[in-house]
Amino acid sequence: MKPQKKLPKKFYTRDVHTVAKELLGKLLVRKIGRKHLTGKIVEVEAYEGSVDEAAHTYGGKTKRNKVMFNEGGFLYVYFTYGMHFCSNVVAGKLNEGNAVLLRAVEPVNGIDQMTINRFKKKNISAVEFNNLTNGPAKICSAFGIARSENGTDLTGKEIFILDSPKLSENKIAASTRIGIKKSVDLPWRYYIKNNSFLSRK
DNA sequence: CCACGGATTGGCT
DNA sequence: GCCAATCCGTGGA
Repeated sequence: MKPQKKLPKKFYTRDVHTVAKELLGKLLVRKIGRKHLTGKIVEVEAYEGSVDEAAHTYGGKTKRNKVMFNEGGFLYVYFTYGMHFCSNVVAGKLNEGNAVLLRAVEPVNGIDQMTINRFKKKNISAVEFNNLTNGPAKICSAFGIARSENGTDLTGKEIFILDSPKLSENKIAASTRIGIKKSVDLPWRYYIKNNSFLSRK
């Protein structure tokens, strides 16, 4: 297998929907000390600040959402429901306020560490394994991503995404987004068909 | 199997 | 004061 390369800045500075679809199948990597936690991205949602009422950036810049106004290539982490963190990949140009929410990944490497991060124990059941990273807050829990990771440069060494061959269109499906109350009809959730780590089918 | 609601903080009005 | 880009346990069918 050819060594995979880290996605460059220019991958992220394109249109948010292109970035969202092309992130499918790529490998999210979190480096903790000498360990690498890796997961294949299988489900994402695009949020487009200028036209999308559900985007955090729709109402303009605030202390909370300012990372999302960066140019593409940064990690936007937000805290929600009083207990969960969710990760987004900022996409597009400076001040667009666009990002891709990472909704589900398939565990690839560092599974022992993910298991401990999420369940505080080493041995887990098959059901727990399937629940390791199949939701936006579950990814953050398993990968140890929280407030201090907000604004991380994805072209750096702590958190980055490795390239992989582009998926053909017929492996990708689109649907409306999950868990939102505004702009509910926009079909901006993209996922790999039939993957068993999707947050929903 | 599915539907419902509680947990619990902080951003914004 | 309201309520969220969620998750999980409970309880009924």
